[in-house]
Amino acid sequence: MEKSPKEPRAFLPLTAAMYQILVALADGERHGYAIMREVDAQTVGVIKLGPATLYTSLKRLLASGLVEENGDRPDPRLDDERRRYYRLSGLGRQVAIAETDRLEALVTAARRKPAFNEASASP
Amino acid sequence: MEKSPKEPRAFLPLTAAMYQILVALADGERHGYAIMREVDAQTVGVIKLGPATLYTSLKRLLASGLVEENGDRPDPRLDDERRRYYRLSGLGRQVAIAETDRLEALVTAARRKPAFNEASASP
DNA sequence: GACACTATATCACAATCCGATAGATCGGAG
DNA sequence: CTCCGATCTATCGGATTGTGATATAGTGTC
Repeated sequence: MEKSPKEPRAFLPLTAAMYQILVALADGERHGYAIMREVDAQTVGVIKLGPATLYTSLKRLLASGLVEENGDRPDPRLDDERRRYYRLSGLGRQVAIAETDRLEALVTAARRKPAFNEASASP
Repeated sequence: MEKSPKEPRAFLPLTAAMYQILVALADGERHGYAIMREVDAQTVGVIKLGPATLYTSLKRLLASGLVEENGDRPDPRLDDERRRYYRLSGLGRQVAIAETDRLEALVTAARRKPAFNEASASP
C-alpha cells in the first residue's frame, strides 16, 4: 500500500467555509463564482459565502495542496476568459472524505441523544 | 405558545469546538473537565479540546445564552467543590438541533457525489 | 516533596471570517 | 455606442475564534 505523504486527518477539523468549497468541487472543475452560487443554492442561503471568504479560502486551499488550479485559461470564444478553474487534488479528496466521516459520526452520536431528536415545539 | 426571542439559525454555522461542547452537554449537566474528556473520547483524539479552547468557548456560549451555569456549587462532602456545572439552555438545544440538521443535509449531499464514497483505489 | 491527575482560568499570538470595496469584463437594452 | 446590471476575480481591515503555554490549587501516591 502506498503511504500518503501527508496525513489527511491532520487537516481536520475543516472550517465550514473550506468544507463547503471542497464539497462543491467534488463534482468536478469549477470556477470561483460558480462555487459561490452552488454553496448559496445548496445551503438555501444559510451559509453566506461572500467573495472575501471564498477567495481567501481558495488561496489557502491552494497553498496547502487540497485544491489545484487548472493552468489553462479557456478559449475566449467558448468561455469567459476571466475564469479560473479549480479542482480537488487527491489529498483534498481524502481530506474531504475524512471530514465527511467525522461529521457523519458526530451527527449519528448527536441523534442518539434524546434531547436532539425532537424539533422542540408543536404548533 | 412562546415565540423564541432569537432565531436559532442566526447562530449557524457553529464552529467545531462549540458544536462539540453542545453535543457533550446534551446528556445533561457536566463540568468543564468532564466535557474535555468526553470530547476527547468521542472523537478518539482527532479533536483536541484543550483548556484554552474549552473555557473561552464556554464563556462565549454563556454570553450568547446557549449554555447556562448551575449556580449551586456541590457540597464539598459529596463532590469536588471546584467544579462548575453547565447545561444546555432551551435556545442552545434549538441551535444544536438546527446545526445537526444542517450537517446531516451536508453529509447526505456529499455522499451522493461519486467522488466521496470510496476511500480511493488506485487504478 | 516530587510527580501525576483533576479542575478552572487567562494571555498572547495565530488563523479565519466577512462586510465593504474595487476593478475588469460581459451581454443586452436603449 | 453607451449605459447598466450581472459576472468574475481580488484585497483590506476589523472582528471572531482557536490554541499552546502557563498559572493556581487541591488530591492522591510513591
